[in-house]
Amino acid sequence: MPVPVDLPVGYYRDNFLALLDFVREQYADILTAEETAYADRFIDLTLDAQRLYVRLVSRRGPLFRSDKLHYAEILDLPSAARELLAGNFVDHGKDEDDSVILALLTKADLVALIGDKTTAIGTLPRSDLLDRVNTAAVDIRPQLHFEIYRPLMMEYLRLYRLLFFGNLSQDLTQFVLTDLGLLNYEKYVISADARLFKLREVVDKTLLLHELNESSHAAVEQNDREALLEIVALLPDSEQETTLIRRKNRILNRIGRQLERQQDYPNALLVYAQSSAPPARERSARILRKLALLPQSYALCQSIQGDPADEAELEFATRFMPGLQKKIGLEVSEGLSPVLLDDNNSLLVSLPHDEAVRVEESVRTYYDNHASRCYYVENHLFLGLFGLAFWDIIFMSVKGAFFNRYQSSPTDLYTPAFQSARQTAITDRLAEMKNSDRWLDVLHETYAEKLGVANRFVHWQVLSEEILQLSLQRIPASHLAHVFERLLWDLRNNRSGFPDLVLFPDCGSYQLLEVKGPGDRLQDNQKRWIRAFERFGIPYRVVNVAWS
DNA sequence: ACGCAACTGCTAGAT
DNA sequence: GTGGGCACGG
DNA sequence: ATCTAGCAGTTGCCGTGCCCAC
Ligand SMILES: [Mn+2]
Ligand SMILES: [Mn+2]
Repeated sequence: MPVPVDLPVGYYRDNFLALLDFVREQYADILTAEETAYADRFIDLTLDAQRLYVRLVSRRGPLFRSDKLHYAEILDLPSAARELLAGNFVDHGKDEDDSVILALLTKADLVALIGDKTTAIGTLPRSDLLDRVNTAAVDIRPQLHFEIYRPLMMEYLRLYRLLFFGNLSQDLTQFVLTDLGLLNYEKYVISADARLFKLREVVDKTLLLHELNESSHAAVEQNDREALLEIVALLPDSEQETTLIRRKNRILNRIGRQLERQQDYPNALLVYAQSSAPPARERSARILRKLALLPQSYALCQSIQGDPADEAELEFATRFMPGLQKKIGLEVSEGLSPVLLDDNNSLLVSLPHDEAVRVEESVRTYYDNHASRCYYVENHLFLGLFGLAFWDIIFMSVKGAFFNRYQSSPTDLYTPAFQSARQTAITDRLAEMKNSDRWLDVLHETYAEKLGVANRFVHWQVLSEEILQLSLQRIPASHLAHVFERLLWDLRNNRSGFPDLVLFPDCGSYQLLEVKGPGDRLQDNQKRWIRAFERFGIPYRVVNVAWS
């Protein structure tokens, strides 16, 4: 798949320009004058200056030393730097602390800076040298034999990146990896007016939530209660925007959990109350029980039962309520029915223990013998088959679903809109699977044609041709259709929990195997799929391993 | 895809 | 010397 | 003694070269 490609000289600047152009074209109406000027002023720079700026903003920084910058394609780097300094694209980072400056220095630089010729300090660890510089309290800057460059206006670039990619986790390397053939994206239709954001307000709130998300991580790590509560106060109203609400809920749940760890239960409850996503209600119910507020905890469980966010939340309530009922003195309801393991659906195998080999792999080798083929596929088998069988529907031209070249799925994938916007196509495909074999031919064609193309559900390195052929021969279409229906019913939650291995005996048929080593046990999502397999008549076994 | 999955190993509490 | 950690760049 | 639930901790193109610690 990866074919060596020579990228044109200065390719990174072309990519940067493509990003700027896209954003200026699509989003002119919601950019401020300064934000538009950022792109305009960049384009007015000389070629060398443009290249140097893009080189710098693509790197970690935030400070760079002039003597370490060497780029063959930048002919006159010093004058490019002067141009960037004059245009305020770069400064000298004068307001940076000495500690940040010192981080730029190598040990040899530090030794030279200390200039102590009487003792051999070259062998001291770096931290000791830093201590000596700090205690000496000298003015470091005048002694540096290089200039410091700090790229500026990164917040504009951040905005442009968000508008281009729709997220902040992708960056300019996407372009390179695609050009090199390391990443290969589907050629879906991007409509001319494609844009993720309609309102500037939503863009700003997205950026804000991003920052608060980062600071919430920091505050959790530092166990800083005041900071956590401050973040909660800064969270923006998110009204109808489901992605904003989701991000906000995630922050709230993270903060609530940390407040729990600090045993600040009143605040944890207040924070969870603002979150509309699991596990906020579950955590609240647990806190309330811990505080002996049993009726309140019970009422929360009832509200979960009345309107569960997903199966997991409902299962929690079902499992949690009997204990409360007993303590309160209510009639005790039926708990969660356990997944019963017996000789029909589980077995014990004794295997030699090898630290270096995962237990799933040991079991796979055990079954992959003269009488059967066995593969370690976990979620990838059924998700992959789903991604292939529904390829055209996943990448169907739906308004607003695709807005740049670098998506492995439509934007609405995990929202109810995914189903509703493609309802007839989905229903037809599921019906076709029950009535004819045409979908099978198409699936094989899709596999051959799309091999290596990014699709959220298809992990090409796992789903080999061999596994695909066997799966489609052995797994009845009705089984696949049942699995796909349950997947579609809640894509976000049901995409995990599939068994570790798939077994294809040479005599025919197939069986799913969930491996459990000593001390491991079925997880809730694995149990949900196992219950579904029972309903669908899909053959599975739990393989318990004992070390021999 | 703005952390997730999946897994492991530990502790506390229930039986 | 050399091995680990990690930033860089195609 | 044996069990279960809960919780915390771990890893994600890949080759090359720099820097540091040993
Ligand atoms: Mn597994
Ligand atoms: Mn397993």
